[in-house]
Amino acid sequence: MSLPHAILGLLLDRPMTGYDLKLLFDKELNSFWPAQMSQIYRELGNLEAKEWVDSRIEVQESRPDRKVYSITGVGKQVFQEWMNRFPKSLISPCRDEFALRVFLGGRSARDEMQFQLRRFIREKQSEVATFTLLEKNYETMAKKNTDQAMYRRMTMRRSNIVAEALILWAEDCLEELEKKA
Amino acid sequence: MSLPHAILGLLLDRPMTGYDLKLLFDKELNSFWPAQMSQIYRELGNLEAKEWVDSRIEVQESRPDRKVYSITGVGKQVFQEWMNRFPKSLISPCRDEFALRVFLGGRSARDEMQFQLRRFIREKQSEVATFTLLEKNYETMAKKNTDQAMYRRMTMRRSNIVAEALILWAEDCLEELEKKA
DNA sequence: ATTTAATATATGCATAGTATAATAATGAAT
DNA sequence: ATTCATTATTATACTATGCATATATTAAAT
Repeated sequence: MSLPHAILGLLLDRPMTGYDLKLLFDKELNSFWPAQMSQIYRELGNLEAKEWVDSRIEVQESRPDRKVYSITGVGKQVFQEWMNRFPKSLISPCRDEFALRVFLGGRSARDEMQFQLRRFIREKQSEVATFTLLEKNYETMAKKNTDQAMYRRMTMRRSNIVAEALILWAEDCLEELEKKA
Repeated sequence: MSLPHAILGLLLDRPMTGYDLKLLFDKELNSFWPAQMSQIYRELGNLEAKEWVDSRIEVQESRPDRKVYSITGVGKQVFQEWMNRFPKSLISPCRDEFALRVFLGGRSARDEMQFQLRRFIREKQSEVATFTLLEKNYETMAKKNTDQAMYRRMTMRRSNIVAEALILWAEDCLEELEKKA
């Protein structure tokens, strides 16, 4: 139920096409709210039908025309209402296949689990590198003292510390498995 | 695509009803693979149609009859194949509404965000308490030196350290907001 | 007296998410 | 020469998930 509100929140900054939004989602929201192209375009259609956004066509010569979406007055209201009403529980369900595989890991060979844990660490390390860059970007922006940059930096920090905690966890697991061998 | 394999993996331990499975999911898998009743029963139906599990009815007098599912030979093979083939990426997409709300937090009043961060910390602390209990249970079981208990303890540890990292993060955010006020 | 909790299974509907491809033009790389 | 990458939108089909509800019985709690 949050994708429409995420899109409304992003359109508050500036009018954007579905393509623009997809780039933003991939770059900055991916670690806590990934969205597919098809989802974004469908949702923009829904939002326009509800008149929470409207659109104008920008003609281009060499490229397909751009359909630029803007948030409407009603859209702003709907977004603000959502922002003011937090859910009863702040814990979101999360499905993590790697965690499931570790849980069921007794059915796998130990050296296979060690191999996969090392792979997991490498993937998380590359995440940390990405998050750190984004965090620094927002740090620079935050010097202008806007709350927005501060909150976005906090979110990147969140993704970062979770990834770092998982690296430490995986390293602990590896150590235990190596001790057993 | 992992729910069927999660169920197969759990049925390797012992035959279970849909109800038994739901209790197990809620108690031990909830933090990394939550599942609804309706999902479990539907999936058991699918698995039985594929003959990866079979079932027998246990008649009860005072309660509705139990339909006890067991994993078949084919089911064991399918599970083992899944266990041996890890996905290309070990990072699962995760949607977290609270993180999204912080990201969009510039549109909210600071004291509201502080209130919600405090609420978030309390919820995470209660998670930590739950995970710690489960972790200790598995620690006791792990003394019998079975790999299964070790891996399950590792998974609980994972949920625990993520929750603890998020508490520290939220406390940092709170501090920064308080400094600004 | 009535509601709620626990045990037990199952279905229907709506929402959400994934996968893929069609269409269209350009420029860069192989 | 052909494939791939980028910019840009849309459609379709499929899978997964969530929420509510129906059925049935017993026992405990209000």
